[in-house]
Amino acid sequence: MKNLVDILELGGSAGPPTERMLQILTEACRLFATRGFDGVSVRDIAQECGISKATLYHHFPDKDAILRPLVMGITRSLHQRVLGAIRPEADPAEKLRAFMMESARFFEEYRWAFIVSSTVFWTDPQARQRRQRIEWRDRHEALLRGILEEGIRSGAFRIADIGMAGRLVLGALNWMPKWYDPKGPLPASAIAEQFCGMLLAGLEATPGAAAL
Amino acid sequence: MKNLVDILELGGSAGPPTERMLQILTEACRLFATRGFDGVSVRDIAQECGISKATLYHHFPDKDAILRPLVMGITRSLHQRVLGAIRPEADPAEKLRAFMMESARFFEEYRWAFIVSSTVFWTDPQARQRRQRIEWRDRHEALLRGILEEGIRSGAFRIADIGMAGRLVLGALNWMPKWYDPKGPLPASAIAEQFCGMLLAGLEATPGAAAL
DNA sequence: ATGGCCCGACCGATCGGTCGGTCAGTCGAG
DNA sequence: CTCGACTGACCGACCGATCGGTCGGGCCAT
Repeated sequence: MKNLVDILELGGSAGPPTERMLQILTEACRLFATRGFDGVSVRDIAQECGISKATLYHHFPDKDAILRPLVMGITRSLHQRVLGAIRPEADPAEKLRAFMMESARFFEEYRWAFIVSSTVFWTDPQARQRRQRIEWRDRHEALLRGILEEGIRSGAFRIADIGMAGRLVLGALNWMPKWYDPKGPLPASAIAEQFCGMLLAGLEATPGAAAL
Repeated sequence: MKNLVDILELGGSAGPPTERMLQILTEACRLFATRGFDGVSVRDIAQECGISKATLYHHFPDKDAILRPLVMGITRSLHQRVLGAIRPEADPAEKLRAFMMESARFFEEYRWAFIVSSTVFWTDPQARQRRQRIEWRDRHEALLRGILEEGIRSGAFRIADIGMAGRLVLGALNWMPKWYDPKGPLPASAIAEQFCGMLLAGLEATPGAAAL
């Protein structure tokens, strides 16, 4: 996983995170992703970092403060990265392709954080920071919707329900963490490209080809 | 949610579950789905049922014994239901449609249990019963793969990678629980039908239509 | 000697699970 | 019919373990 420092969303007034804070966040992130937030104790995190629990609390006020920057940072960074990867002058199919491939690349780079964010997002009872997270997600979904709408207007896409098409695309991407194996033969971006190709062209052979 | 008794996988020698056991399983299932297995205490379940924790332990030997029949039952029942909904004489597209729609119908009927199963499946550290569950899942994936292969052989489908296509289909279905609203306008089966239509035909307009 | 980093020991709360015992119903012997 | 034995459902109280979090003090470079 690439350095978490690039995507973290620390508290507004705090400076850059120290090396120790970064280590704690990194280890905690991996543990949260594999065993869930409730399934990981603060002792586990401290042990994994080779420090005592008290020391961990010297760097973070509470357990939530470890989770928060991860979830917020991922939600925001994903959108910003994908947004930046879409060339405005590209045609809709190319934009959709960029959307999916950059999402997959992001997932591959920040795999643990991505998993943490996507699992916590839907189960977090905490209303705190939830609105802000939902804002970023809405912006992200709006970006995808915009691409689809543009495709419809230009005649490139033939879509009955934009919301449904968007959920189909996001479902394919968001489900990837469940089965993706980083040691597998294909990088995530190649998988996303295949997905995009199938989504655009459809699984069904064209009527002409069906006659073969 | 329909009666859980139809899908439960109780221990081999045990008789049919009593009314009380069914109540416990039903309430626990809903709680597990909304707050996760670790997020629900045995006290919570007992309280929701209006009984004491000791009474709950009179009916179940431990907390796992409440979760187990839910997860196993869903994994097995889903496959059997979908398998039964596919007419052998139908063409591949129709079979894929039946596969997706019946999956969605099953999800809608046993929504909480479905969510519990799909979340527990991937995070459960317990190796116990895991092999049996994976067997059913593999059979389920093989069923889908068989449909896709048949479509390729008959010329109905044009698919480069069957595994990828299968994951695309399952991703769309398995992601539904995250956003589906049972009070929404569309039943899950209608959504699955739309998904199937988009997957088969593709989002891209045919070259001819693109010229419009 | 002072402040940042770190620690062992400890806190109250809550976890999954167990304990002895109550109570209503059932059933067979007298 | 009645009475004791027995049973299954139920409960409050309790257990050791672990949870998130705190505290006072040690170490060490400035």
